[in-house]
Amino acid sequence: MSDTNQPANDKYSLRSVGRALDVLVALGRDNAKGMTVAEIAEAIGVSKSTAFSLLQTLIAHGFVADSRIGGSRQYRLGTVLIHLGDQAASNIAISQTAMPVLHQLMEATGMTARLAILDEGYAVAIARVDAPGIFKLAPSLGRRELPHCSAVGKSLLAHIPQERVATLLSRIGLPRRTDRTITEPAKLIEDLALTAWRGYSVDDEEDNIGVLCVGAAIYERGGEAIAALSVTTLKLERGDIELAKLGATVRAHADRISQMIGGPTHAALNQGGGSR
Amino acid sequence: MSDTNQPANDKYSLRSVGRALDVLVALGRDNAKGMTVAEIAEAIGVSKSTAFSLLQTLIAHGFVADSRIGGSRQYRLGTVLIHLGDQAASNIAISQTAMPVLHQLMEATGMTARLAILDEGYAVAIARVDAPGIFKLAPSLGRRELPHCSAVGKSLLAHIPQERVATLLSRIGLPRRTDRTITEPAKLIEDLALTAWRGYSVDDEEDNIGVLCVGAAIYERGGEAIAALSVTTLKLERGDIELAKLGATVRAHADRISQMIGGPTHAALNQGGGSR
DNA sequence: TTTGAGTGTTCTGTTATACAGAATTTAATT
DNA sequence: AATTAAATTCTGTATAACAGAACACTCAAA
Repeated sequence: MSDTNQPANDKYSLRSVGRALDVLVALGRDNAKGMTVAEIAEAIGVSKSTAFSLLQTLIAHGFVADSRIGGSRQYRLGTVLIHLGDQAASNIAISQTAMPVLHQLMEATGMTARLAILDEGYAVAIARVDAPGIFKLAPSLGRRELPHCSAVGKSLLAHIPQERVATLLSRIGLPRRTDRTITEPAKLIEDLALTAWRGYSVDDEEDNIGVLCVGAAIYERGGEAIAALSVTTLKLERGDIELAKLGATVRAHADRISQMIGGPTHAALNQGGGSR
Repeated sequence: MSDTNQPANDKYSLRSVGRALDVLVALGRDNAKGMTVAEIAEAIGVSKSTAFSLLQTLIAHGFVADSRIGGSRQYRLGTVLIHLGDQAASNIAISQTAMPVLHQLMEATGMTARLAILDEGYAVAIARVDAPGIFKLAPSLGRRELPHCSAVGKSLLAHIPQERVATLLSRIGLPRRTDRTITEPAKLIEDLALTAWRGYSVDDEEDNIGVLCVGAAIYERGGEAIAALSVTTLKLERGDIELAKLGATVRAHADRISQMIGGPTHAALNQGGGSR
């Protein structure tokens, strides 16, 4: 009776709807090859007939596409999701104003530029401009990334109240990703203070070995950090990186976006001693 | 006989799931300003309490984001949809029959696998399965690539009549891309003969420095090469590559697709002495 | 401060519905 | 033809989803 093996908040959660969304998430993981009814049933823990019903509903609404391969069937994400994803990304008002600046940043640095927001404590990239070159950053749009080991994440954390940071950390934790990942809260707080002071954050192989990121926060009218900008590069491709110079460049571009949306620049914030 | 094989298969449709998807579609329409519970209930034709339950479920899974604005609430599409849309987009316009094999080839070699066709004499990739890892091959889908310095291009050229090859070369030429690019027609003819003989082609830094590709042709019913398969890797990442073994693997996977579409394998073609 | 109008949220009984498992069909392989 | 292995359909039952009403907010005006 009192079987609550899920977070307490979803008292009003609908089981079949939750399962349907699980199907989409499962297909999002294994999208390349597609999945069969049996695989999906196994993945989300329901019977084949239930999975079948869920899929029929999703197909009827265009959220899932199916294709026969003889007697078997391959299910994968439908085109409606492309549209919704596009809408969701453009939903975040900043993405439109930021795109040109993102492009300028990419051209100025020659590195892949990304724009991210904080979602449920995680960093989520909502736009990207790839650097030219044959090898690209893995497509990470819309995926939740750990905030404590990414440049955008740290730029965002550096500008929110300490108690909220503490809350987030206790919920998400500081999982180790590489041997350079900051796993001690005190060390992270220190790094966030440094980030806030100089106006840019650095992720030097803290999330992926060989990958360097530099980020900076974007402020809205009230001085709150609502988004962050970053550049990413393979360290192997760039032996000589002047962090101070690169950080200043990223910060300057972030400031440009802040001004476009009526917010203060990093300099203005520091001058005013803006915290209250 | 008069079965309803029309898409409208609402016999197995789940009402609550359908309504949840309606909510997403409705939010996709009115995304800019966001919607309230009452507006959503009105839009999809359910009671406020039902709309509330649907939203709670969607929020719990990240498909919808909510934000308080005083006593009211704004509901918008969530970031999970950005991710799913990104994934769905990468699924479009792929050859269904080849995709599973492409995936197997990637798993067998650990390298990015691609499927390409010949279009107006150029090689054009129509599907791709990326190798795991943070850095990926640049998204080259649908872009015309020079046939004389790519693995897929050479595999395709090796199986078409010599006079057509000559025509193509005179039209496109053999532009130099790297210091290893084959720029002399006689040398290329030689390389194509070798490719046809062993059943796989090699592009060793002929198009991009540091990048190695191995390809093999796919045959349709009549024995004509209609497409080609290839794997791509950064040589830096893989010091020890046994070309003969890798070539055999690529060839075997190409043969599998050939068989799926009713065409001959490389072995069958060579046995029959099928060239004319 | 009080009132009222507009929200979002919780509660509850009832019916329809979503569910698992078994039965059936379909296609590919031998 | 026989044998898999998959998708699809069927069916009875428990229960989950539903609408409506009651409750709890927040904001603005009196």
